[in-house]
Amino acid sequence: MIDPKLLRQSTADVAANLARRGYTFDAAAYLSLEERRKALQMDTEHLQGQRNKSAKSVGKAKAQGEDIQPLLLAIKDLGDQLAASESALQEVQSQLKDIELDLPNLLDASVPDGRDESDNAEVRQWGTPIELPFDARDHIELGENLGMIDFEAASKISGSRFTVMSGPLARLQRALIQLMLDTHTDKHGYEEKYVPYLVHASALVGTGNLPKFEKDLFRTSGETPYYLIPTAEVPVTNLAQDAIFEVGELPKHFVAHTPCFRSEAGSYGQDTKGMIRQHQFEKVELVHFVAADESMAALETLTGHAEAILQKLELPYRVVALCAGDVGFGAAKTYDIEVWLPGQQKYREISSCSNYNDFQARRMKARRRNPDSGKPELIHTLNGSGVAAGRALIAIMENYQNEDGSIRIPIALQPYMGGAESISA
RNA sequence: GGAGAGGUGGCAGAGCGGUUGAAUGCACUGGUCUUGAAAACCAGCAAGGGUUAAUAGCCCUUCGUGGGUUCAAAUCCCACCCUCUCCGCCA
Repeated sequence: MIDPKLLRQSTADVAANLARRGYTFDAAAYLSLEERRKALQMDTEHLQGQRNKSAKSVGKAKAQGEDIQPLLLAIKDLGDQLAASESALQEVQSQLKDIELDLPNLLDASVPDGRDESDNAEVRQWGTPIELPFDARDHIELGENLGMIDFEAASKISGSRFTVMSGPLARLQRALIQLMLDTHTDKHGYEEKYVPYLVHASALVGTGNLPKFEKDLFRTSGETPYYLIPTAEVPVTNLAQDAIFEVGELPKHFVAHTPCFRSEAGSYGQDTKGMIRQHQFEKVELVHFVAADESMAALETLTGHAEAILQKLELPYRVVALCAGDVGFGAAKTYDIEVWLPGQQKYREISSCSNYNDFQARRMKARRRNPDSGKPELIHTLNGSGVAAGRALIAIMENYQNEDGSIRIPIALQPYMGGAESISA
């Protein structure tokens, strides 16, 4: 959520910033609503004050045994007026809230202009795309030839966009997760978290997934539904919900491995084959809670931690700064890390690292105690994949493939694979 | 699933329907005292919102959540949520 104060005081600036995303903000409609809110709120609070005063004087009079009737008569209409005023205010406030929850975050000034993916700016490249001396197979062909990926079995059980993996390949994914968790906890100083995979709607409102992106989520039936998490970002970031971190408690660095569930509604034509885009996938997620003035530096650090995984795996990648039109709803700035996939002859996203500044913190009331003023203030939240395990698995298969269809195991993963050096049929 | 108990400020824990945003204790902050510390004593100490140039004043809201009764609700009524204990079941 954007600071409501900023929104009403600098409406034009906010609108201009959002316009960079291609988002049109109806400032006039907002301002007229805001004007009504102000009038109604002042009225209502005035009436509430009157009620409080009169109730107290009634109490006092009664205590002294005086006649109460004249007092009651004097405020005969107050109750009705107050009720009317309160409900009108409530209505306007909920309309404003709807608008505010629907607004994307303000972009950081360093975000490059642009409309879509094609305008993203490459920041750096690591490694060089591998030239295989034979025609590269994609992970689908490789996996099926090995007999270790079975999309048909998955579709019997659950339909499209699911995968069954077997034997060494299933283990390789587990090894990847293990390596990532170990690296982030041992080398990068993160605290590991195990968190719920089912969450309340309120948690998703906190991170910005709701109310706007309901269709992307899986929801359980029942009176109070649960949602399956689309990313560990949701439960982990919500650890700060309603919290006030005392001086010295920040920064916090958390890492969690979870499955992620996405309905992928609206992505019907894309990546329909293979494991790139699934309803369920494994991911290791990094989350930072930091003071406001530290978040931009933290974004660089966090991105570096994600990159370190790909470097350990010796997978060529590049880092791109998402352009204004491509930055996600709640983010102020995002770096995507894209890994080279020989099977597609393309860089594909394997991690997305974002600074949300106070956008999520405001929604979930995540604060810290300012050491100077002693007053609570919103923290900044960041998160990034470190990295997506399913896609990392694909990258290893395609980059480490041999002509005979076997797959070499990166040195960093061999200890997690019982010392094995390759996977073959 | 059955039976019971309970949800109040950072924690513990009071609270006859009426100057209660809330006693008291602990913790915390500042001060006095002390060579220093402890102890003792004094003072301060919730969050959110509105108004405003203001982190100054003033005002409003908040005692699990949502409704209701009332001039007035932490206190009464209803529903829901959550926690704890015992029994049953279960990985």
